[in-house]
Amino acid sequence: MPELPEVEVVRRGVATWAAGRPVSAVEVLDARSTRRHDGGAAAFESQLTGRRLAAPQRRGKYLWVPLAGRPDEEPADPHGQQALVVHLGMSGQLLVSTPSDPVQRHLRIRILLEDTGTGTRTAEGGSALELRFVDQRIFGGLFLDPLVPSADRPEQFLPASVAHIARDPLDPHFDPSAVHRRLRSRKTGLKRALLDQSLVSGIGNIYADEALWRARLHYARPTETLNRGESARLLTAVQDVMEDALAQGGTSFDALYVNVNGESGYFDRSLNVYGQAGRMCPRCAAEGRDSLIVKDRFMNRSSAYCPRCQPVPRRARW
DNA sequence: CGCAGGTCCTGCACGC
DNA sequence: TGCGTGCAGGACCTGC
Repeated sequence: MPELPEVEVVRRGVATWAAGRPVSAVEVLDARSTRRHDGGAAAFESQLTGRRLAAPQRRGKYLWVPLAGRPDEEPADPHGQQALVVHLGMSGQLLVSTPSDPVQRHLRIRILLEDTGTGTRTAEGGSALELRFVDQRIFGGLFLDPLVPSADRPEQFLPASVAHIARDPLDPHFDPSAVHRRLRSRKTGLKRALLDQSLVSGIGNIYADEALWRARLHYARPTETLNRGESARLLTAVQDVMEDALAQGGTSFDALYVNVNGESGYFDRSLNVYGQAGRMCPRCAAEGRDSLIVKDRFMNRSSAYCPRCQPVPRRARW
């Protein structure tokens, strides 16, 4: 479940169902899903077993769960503490199951969680749960990584491998004017910049197209020509579209994209341009004008936009 | 065959 | 010449 709202839905599910529980067993069924772990699958299994899951965190599309020691141990100092890092890639799911649930087709990693005595009882009477990583395309993965202080706020810790990821638009410390300055200093197309996770994180192909449409900006607009008002309008549009999607449980086109309980979100019904090629632009239609959404191939992927309210700039950067 | 929601690595061009 | 940076394109996967 790729973009920020979908990852946030998963984070909330992990916070509700899994946080606080100790890991009693780990099984990696496909080593490619732990390829980013130093030492590979066997090291991942042994290093995660016996640890306790703390409160899950997120930046952009990255999710991580800081690891404490055993429940009877003091919480570790964040210096040197490790986290379980999750990236869903294109097709990853993190599911909370009971150990006896039928095995999913693309199940790659299972993490057995002990009963803490305070959790919800399951139908079988026990309350052991299982965190399952299911991933068809194996672009995603799980790995352990040390927590390091963030560059701009040293009191805030994040996994070393996430340190290069910029703050996302729903982060309380997100700084739109800093993003505007960095956009102006780039020489590229606007959508390329939006998809660059080191500039602003959490945006993928769906929300990039939706935010550009809301801000009435074309994807090939040269970033160095943006004025403050346009940047502000665009970043507000990104925040709005993400909050709207979150309120509906995220965007799901099929069973590939679900929350930890396997349920789909509904935001696909609110999309204005993504996947809407050939249909009427809703804004133009409301204004009594007819304009059809078009889809371009670009960066080896598709970009949908309305040629009337998002005109191609005179000098475009593709 | 083309297409799918993401990231990472490589190689190139450029400036110091 | 060498190095660092920014940018573009391809690689990585499976299934419909």
